[in-house]
Amino acid sequence: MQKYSRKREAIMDALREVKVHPTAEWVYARLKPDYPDLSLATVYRNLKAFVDSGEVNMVGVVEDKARYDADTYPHAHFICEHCGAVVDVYLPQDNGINAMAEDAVGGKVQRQEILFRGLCENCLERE
Amino acid sequence: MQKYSRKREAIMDALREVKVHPTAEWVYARLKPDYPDLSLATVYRNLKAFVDSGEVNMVGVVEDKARYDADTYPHAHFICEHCGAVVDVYLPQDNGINAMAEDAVGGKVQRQEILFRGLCENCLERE
DNA sequence: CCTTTTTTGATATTGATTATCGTTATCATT
DNA sequence: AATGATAACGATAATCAATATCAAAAAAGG
Repeated sequence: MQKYSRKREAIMDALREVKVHPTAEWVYARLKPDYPDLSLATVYRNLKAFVDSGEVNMVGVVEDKARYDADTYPHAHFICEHCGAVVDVYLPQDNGINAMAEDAVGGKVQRQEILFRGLCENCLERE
Repeated sequence: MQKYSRKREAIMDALREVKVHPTAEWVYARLKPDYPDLSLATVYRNLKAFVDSGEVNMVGVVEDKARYDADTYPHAHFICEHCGAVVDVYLPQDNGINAMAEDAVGGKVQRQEILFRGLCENCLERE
């Protein structure tokens, strides 16, 4: 099994090197200088492929734009309603709420998403 | 005090009478027979107004369509990845995690969203 | 090299949601 | 009942992130 295309790897690298949980546009702008013939379609295409394969998670949609995270270790997120920042929140491991949800629904939980919305430290001070 | 328009109330009633967490289109289709001159714009407009005022929550986006919930009592949701169903999950009032998130971020949590994704009972059986 | 399979760039299109704008309904007050 | 101020409306155009399309370029695998 060999490596994949250079651009696909560059997209993954771009995701991994930052903690801002970028948008597709952000990734495109970040890589365009180094890959002048990169197309936005390629960014969307590969982000979707990564999400489908589980290598990347889509954290949520903030201001109509999807935000991505290459850190697949289970963790929650905080979204600032003022500036749109998305921040990692590592909570102590599993309280068994998955099992509770499965009991309540009768189905199988595959993924759990915990999201906090509010004001981040910076935006709180500027009020 | 001012009263609400008939259509606005019908939209709220439509939301309240079902547990499916409808889309805007669903509400429109549900009311159109009784309100033949109802416009889809009115549904979107009022749903947005309800969300802005806090009377209705937008649970999430499933298959690109926003899903609404008129039950403002805090609770989690389960989304079936197969059929798109959105189901209420009432977890025990467990609110240590807001404080944990605030500690981690240094900001103020205003809202907490817990979402489970997986397969519902029906879709699980049909596999 | 050569062939097959992937991936890509460019661009058109989709589709949910929002904005616009001229009209209509509502309601308290004449 | 008529008025006027304002809220709400219908119709439809605009927006914009995301997807589909397809011929061309790059990678894989001999």
